[in-house]
Formats: sequence, structure tokens, C-alpha cells
Amino acid sequence: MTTTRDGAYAARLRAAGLRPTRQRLALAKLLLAGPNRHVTAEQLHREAELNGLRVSLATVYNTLHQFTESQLMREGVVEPGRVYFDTNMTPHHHFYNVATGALTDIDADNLEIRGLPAPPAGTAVASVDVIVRVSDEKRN
Amino acid sequence: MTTTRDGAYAARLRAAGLRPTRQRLALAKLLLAGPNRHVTAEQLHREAELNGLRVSLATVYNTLHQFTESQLMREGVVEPGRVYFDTNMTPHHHFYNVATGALTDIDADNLEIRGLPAPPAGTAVASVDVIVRVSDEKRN
DNA sequence: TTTTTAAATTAAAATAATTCTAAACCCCTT
DNA sequence: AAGGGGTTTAGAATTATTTTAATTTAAAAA
Repeated sequence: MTTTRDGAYAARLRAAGLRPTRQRLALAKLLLAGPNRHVTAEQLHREAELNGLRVSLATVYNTLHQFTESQLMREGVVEPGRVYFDTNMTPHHHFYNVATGALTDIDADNLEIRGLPAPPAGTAVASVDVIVRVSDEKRN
Repeated sequence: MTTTRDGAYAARLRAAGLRPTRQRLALAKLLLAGPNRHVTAEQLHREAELNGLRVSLATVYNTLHQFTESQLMREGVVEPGRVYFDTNMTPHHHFYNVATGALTDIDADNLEIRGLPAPPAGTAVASVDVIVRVSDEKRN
């Protein structure tokens, strides 16, 4: 009965077809425990090291991409050079604070976009991404 | 009366506070004559050379950024690594063909977004960007 | 268990996109 | 025509990311 002594994250990784290695498990825990987050590879790498995990940056990149392919998270850009990985897999959009770089989720459920023209001939809409750029108010 | 014998592009550059140098004039002509376009620095560089203009890639980057600062065009990203410069200065959004990379403008006038929540405390909306990802239809 | 195998990890090199540097150049004013 | 400061340029440097080739490790086979 001690055959499959496995954590919940290991199970999720296996379900995604990924072997639950030490580094993948640790990164999954950092990313997927607690609330949704937006991270860069560099940030996650630093965070991992602070938590005592020794991983190369290349592995962080690999892992983030694999997680993205496996639908455990998704990838996006808000402006040139600002790539982030997002653990929120529900349909949503973003507020993007141009001053701080902070991203805040906008639930797609309450958002309605009307007046969208037909997509170019021969194509069909796959997804819609809304980025609302915000800046500090009161500033003149 | 022959004092200001200047083309229309030279005038636009001057108005933007940019000296109408040979390369800036040539790039402005390539970019701003004809219909609106979406280009990468690399593309514009190649195009310039095909048209007999000798410019370094660094100058193309500089020029595109200067034009962007001067509101002659704007800059955007659709996915990591895909940065483009857009000569359409009217409020608009984009269809993005993920297969071909093609961008098509969506006039913002007819588009309505409702249900947007209040921006994070202390911030105000600066702009909204909608990217509609499309892919070839009929594909299964 | 031990062995085997294929996948995962790593450091380091490679690549891609963009920016910087310092020197040469050119637009404009005088 | 000349001078000066902005502009261009080749090439080096930087940043972010990917690849490589060797080493390690998880899982399957023996």
C-alpha cells in the first residue's frame, strides 16, 4: 500500500506528462501554492535560490515553458522586454502599471467586448487579450 | 523666396524637433508614404537597403525610437520577441495571426468594452490595448 | 535491489535582439 | 567657408533566452 506515496504536485506533474523531479516539484510548489502570480524567469530563479533550491536558470526557463505547454500556466508580454509567466489559468485580462510593472488580473467573466469586426478572411478568433495600461493618478 | 525649399517630410521631422538628415528622410518616406504599416527594425533595415539607402541597423533602431517619441508612430509587442512599430496613430487595436505573424488594424471607434472594473487604487487608466489572436480557420 | 534506459539538469557556449561607444561625419547657423 | 553640436556608424557590449554536450537522475526492466 506504500506503492504510490506521492504529493499532490507530483501527481499534477505526472498528469501533465512531466517527471516529478526535485527542481520541477520545488518550482511547482513555489508557483502553484498560494494565490495566482506573475513572474519572470529571473525572479523565479532568485526566489528558488532564496528557498534553498539549487537550479540553473536554464532549468527555470525549461520548466516554465514546459508548464506553459502543459497548461499549468501561461506566458505573456506587456511591453517589449517584459515577458511574464502567469499562474492564473482562468480567462482573464490585465491591468498593467507602466510605472511599477505590476500586473493585476481582470476577470474576463464580467468583461464584454462589442463591435469587434470580423477577423481577416480565412481566420477565426482564437483568443482575446486586453491590456489596460494604468499610471499613478494625481500625477500631472 | 527660395529660403525654405523643403519637402513635406523634412517639415514633419523639423516639427518633431528632429533634423531632417538623409537617413531619417528616407526612412520617413518608406514608413509614412502610402498606407499604415507594421514593421520590425530588421524589416525596415532590409527594405531601406533594397531601396539603395545605406543605413546601419543602429540608426534604424534610433530612428524608430525617435519617431515613436515624437508621436509619428508607436511601438508594440504581440508575443515574446515580436516587437513591431506601427505607423497608425489613430486609436486602434489588432488582429494578430499567430501562424503568419500578420497584424491587421481594428478601428477603436466601433469597439466598446464594458464591465471593466476600477483600476488598482491610486492609478488611472492611460490606455487600453486589445489583441485578438486569430488562426487559420478550417484547421482542426 | 541492481541494471538499464531515457529523460532531465547543468555549465558553458551560442544566439538574437537591442543598446552603447567612440570616432567620423554632416546639417545648420554664422 | 567654417565651426559646433547633433547624427551616423561599425563594432563591441548587454540582456534575455536557447542550445549543446556531458552528467545526473527517475522510472522501467531484469
